[in-house]
Amino acid sequence: MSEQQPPNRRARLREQTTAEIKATALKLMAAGGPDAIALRAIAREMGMTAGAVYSYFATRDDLVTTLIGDVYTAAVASAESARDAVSEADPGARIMAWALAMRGWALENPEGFRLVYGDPVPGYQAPEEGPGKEAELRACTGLLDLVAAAWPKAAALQSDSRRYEWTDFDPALVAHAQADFPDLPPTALALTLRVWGRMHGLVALEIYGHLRALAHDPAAVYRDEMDDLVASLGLGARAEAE
Amino acid sequence: MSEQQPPNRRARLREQTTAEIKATALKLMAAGGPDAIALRAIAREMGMTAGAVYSYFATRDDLVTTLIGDVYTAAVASAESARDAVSEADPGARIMAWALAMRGWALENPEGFRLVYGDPVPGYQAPEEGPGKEAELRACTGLLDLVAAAWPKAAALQSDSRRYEWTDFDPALVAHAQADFPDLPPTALALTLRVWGRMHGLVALEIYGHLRALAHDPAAVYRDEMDDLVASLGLGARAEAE
DNA sequence: ACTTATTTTGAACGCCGTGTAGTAATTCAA
DNA sequence: TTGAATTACTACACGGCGTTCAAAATAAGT
Repeated sequence: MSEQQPPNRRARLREQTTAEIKATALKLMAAGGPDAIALRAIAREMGMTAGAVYSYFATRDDLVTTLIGDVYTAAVASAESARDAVSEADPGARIMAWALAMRGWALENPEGFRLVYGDPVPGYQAPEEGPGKEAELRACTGLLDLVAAAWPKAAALQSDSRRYEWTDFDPALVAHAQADFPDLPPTALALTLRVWGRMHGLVALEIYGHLRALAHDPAAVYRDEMDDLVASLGLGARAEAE
Repeated sequence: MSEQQPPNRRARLREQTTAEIKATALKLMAAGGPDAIALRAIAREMGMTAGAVYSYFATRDDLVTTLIGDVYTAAVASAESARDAVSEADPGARIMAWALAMRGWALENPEGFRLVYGDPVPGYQAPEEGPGKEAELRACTGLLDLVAAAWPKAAALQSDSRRYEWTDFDPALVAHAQADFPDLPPTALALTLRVWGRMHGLVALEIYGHLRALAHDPAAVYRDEMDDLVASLGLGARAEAE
């Protein structure tokens, strides 16, 4: 009977309700796409009024922003753990693990992918800062780590076309790069973004249905592409392909 | 007697109104994103009632489908003409021209890009057939032509990991490939899709705002990536980069 | 028990897509 | 030319949406 919840049972309830709102929103999104994230539908599902939700999120876009942060963070975390399950001795396999984890997450959670990487929802404008940006930075630094591990071999294979400066890139990313990999040149950041784009392209096409009709086995195409990517970084990885 | 409007002035007016609806929809989309394509807003803009639009399009999704076809077709046409402005003697430059045209179109017309490649609009489900699919096929065959032109050199650089059959791919695409390039193996279709994904990835990230904060010059990164792509097809193209 | 802060309600406003019923205009046939 | 059929359109209604706001209900602090 006695209450061990210190001063604030209210804060506890609040957190609980907030979590329920987010969970309900994710459930609706999984069922009906990102557009199914409707405050009224959430409230109906939870047995409360639409207006009550405004005690927890100032606007629907705020809720969406929070969800993006959650979903993105979860995706990145799964990619990180997939990568960390592979020995650092095989950088190519680590890149492959990351790529396959990201694609796997996208396929299991296509609405989440649309939420994070697409037009999240009718009139949504992404905020400049917030948990979403943090997750995105985490994704980029994860890729940067992978590129950095491959850099000695990868550098020789890059065309030295354009010269980049540190100021060409996001300060937070640059800070991470310079702190962890002092010998890395700015070009490696450009390469990181290119790797990101390459991992993203086929998955985006697939999730949005542009690949389904054209190729019966998008997974094979994607693995080929990732094999080529790994090879282009000077890491001949083939063992984990089968 | 007067035969200039065959039998039907009505059909003429109809076509004209249809065009005006589409134009208004595109205008609204350019101004406020794909979600701004609202029948009521279009009707308001045109001085008629929302219900009247239903004489021209059975549903809003039908209108969106038509717009997707139009926009996609225009984009592909611009890529084709950019490609055709480059001599066939330089396949690498033709690929580069296609890629830069596509990115240029996306940047000039980001809402169109979202319409075609993203979640077009709240609860839209893409139809299996229609002008959109036709444009998509045209885009793929355009890429296939480019890959085919590079194939002799490109084939040697591909890892022979997975074996593809013709049945792995869309019949229409296969028909085009076999008709125009009898010596091309099925693997070339997989490579075509991979090239597509590679051209798409960075642009998608850029259009949806994931690149803007991280790199100040996405164009340079994209050109590097396309240089690498061209090189990976065995076509050392550098002339048109500067 | 009284005060204060927070949460929730319920109704409203203005959007949206979509139907339906009726009206006016056009086309076609006799 | 007249009558019937097709077409374009208006007006209105329905339900859903995000958002706001005053008032009521609930919890916390004193």
